[in-house]
Amino acid sequence: MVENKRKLTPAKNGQTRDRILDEAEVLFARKGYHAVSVREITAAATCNLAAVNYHFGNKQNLYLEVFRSRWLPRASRVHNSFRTSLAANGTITPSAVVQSLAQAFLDGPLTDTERKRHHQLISGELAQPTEAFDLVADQVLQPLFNNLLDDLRAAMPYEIENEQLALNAFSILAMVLYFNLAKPFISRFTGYAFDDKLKARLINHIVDFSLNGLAANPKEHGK
Amino acid sequence: MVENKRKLTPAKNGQTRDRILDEAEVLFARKGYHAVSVREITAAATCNLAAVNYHFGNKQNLYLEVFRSRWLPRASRVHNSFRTSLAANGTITPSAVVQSLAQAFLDGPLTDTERKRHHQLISGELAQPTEAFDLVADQVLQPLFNNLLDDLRAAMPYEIENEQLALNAFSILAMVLYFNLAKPFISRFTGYAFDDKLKARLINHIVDFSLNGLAANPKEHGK
DNA sequence: GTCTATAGCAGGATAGAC
DNA sequence: GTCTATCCTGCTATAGAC
Repeated sequence: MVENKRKLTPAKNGQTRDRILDEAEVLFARKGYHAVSVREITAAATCNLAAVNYHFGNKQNLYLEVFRSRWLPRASRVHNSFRTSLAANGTITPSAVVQSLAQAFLDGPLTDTERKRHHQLISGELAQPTEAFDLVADQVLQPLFNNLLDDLRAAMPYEIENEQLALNAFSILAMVLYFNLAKPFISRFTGYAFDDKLKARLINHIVDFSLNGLAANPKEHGK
Repeated sequence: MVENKRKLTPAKNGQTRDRILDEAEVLFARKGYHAVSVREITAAATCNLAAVNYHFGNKQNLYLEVFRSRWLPRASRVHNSFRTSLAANGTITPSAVVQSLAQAFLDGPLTDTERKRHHQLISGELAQPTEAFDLVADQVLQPLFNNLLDDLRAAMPYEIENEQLALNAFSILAMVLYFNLAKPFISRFTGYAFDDKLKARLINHIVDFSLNGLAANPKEHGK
C-alpha cells in the first residue's frame, strides 16, 4: 500500500523476469551459452518468447545478467563465509587459512546443486571467456586472490618473496577450485561414492596437502 | 608410383580431409563446439561446404574425429614423455614422479600453441561433457590416473591406504592440470609475464609444493 | 508487462553435376 | 573427391495487439 503512488500500472507479475533468470542460469550452466536457445529458456520459465527481449534486450545480455544478479552474489556469500570463518579462528595460521578456504568452497553456504551450477558456469567462462569473465575476474577472483596473498603473508612464519607467495596462493586455489571442478570425475576414476564422508575427508586432505604435500601422509588425522 | 595400381581415381587431393581436421580443431578449441559453424570451418580450410558431410557425415562426427585423430595422439605423446622421463630417472621417488609429470605437461613434447589448443579442447569437455569426454576419460585420463597411482605407491617410502593414495594422485594432477588451465590468468592476476623463466620456476614450484606444501618455502632451490 | 505473429536470417544437411 | 545450388529447420529479434 505504501508504494502505490508512483505506479499506476502496478507491474502485475514482476516474477517473470526472475523466473527467466532462474531457468536461464540452470540451462546455461548445464549446456553452455550457445547450446541454449531463447525458446528453450522461455519454455522452461513458462513465459513468452518475446519476454527475454523485453526484459533483457537480447540473449547475450540475459547471460551477463545471470552473472551479475545470480553468480556474483553467490560468490560473495562464499567469500564472506571464508572471511568470517577465518576471522572466527582468532590467530591467522597457514592451516587456518587453507581450512577456511576449503571449507567455504567445498562445504560452505551453498547447497550442493547451487555449488554445481556455480562451478559449471565459471568453468564455461574459463574454457571460452566472454565479457562475463572480466566481470568475474575483476569483482571476485582478483579480490579473492589479493585477500589470499595478504592472509598468507600474515600467516607465514618467515619472510617470503612476492613471486613465491603468488605461486603458493595459486597452488592453494588450484586445490580448492580443481576439486570442485573434478568432483564428478573423482567417483568415476576411483569408484568411491561422493558422500558427505568423502567430502569431509577431502577438505582435510586439501589442508594437509597444502601444508605439507606428500610429506603429510604419515601423520594421523584427529576426527 | 607404387600405389597407382588400386586407385584408378587417384584421389587428387587427399589433403582436404586433413585440412578440415586442422582448421576444425583450431576453431573448436578457440570458440567451443556450438559457437563454430560448418561454414566457418570449410571457409578456413578453403574447401566446399559439402566436404564436411562427405568426409565425416555430420558436424558432431567431425568434432569426435578431431579428438580421435588429433587430441588422443597428442595426449599419448605427453603421456609417453612422462613415462620415459620417469624411467630415465632410474629410481622412482615421489620427487621424480612429480617432476616428470609437471615437466611433461607444462614443458613437454608439445609446442606452446599445441599445448594451448590441447587444453582448451579438454576444458570445453570438462565444462560440458559430450561423447568425446568418454573417449578421453577411457583412453587417456583413466590410464594416466592408474599409472600415477602405481608410481606413487612404488615411490612412497611407507604403506599408504588406497583412498589416501587416490587423493594424493588427484592433488598432484590438480596442480599440473590447473596451472595449464590458469596460465593465461596468472599473468592477469599477478602482473608477471609468462616467459620461459616463469615456466621453469612454476615446474620447480609444483614439485616443491607437491612434496612439502607450504612447508617447502624456506628451502633454497638448486638451479 | 505479456502475448501472437512474423520478419529475416543463419544453420546443418543433401542432391546431383562435374 | 569436390563443387554448386538448394532445402528446410530453427534461431534471434521486432512489431503491434491486448
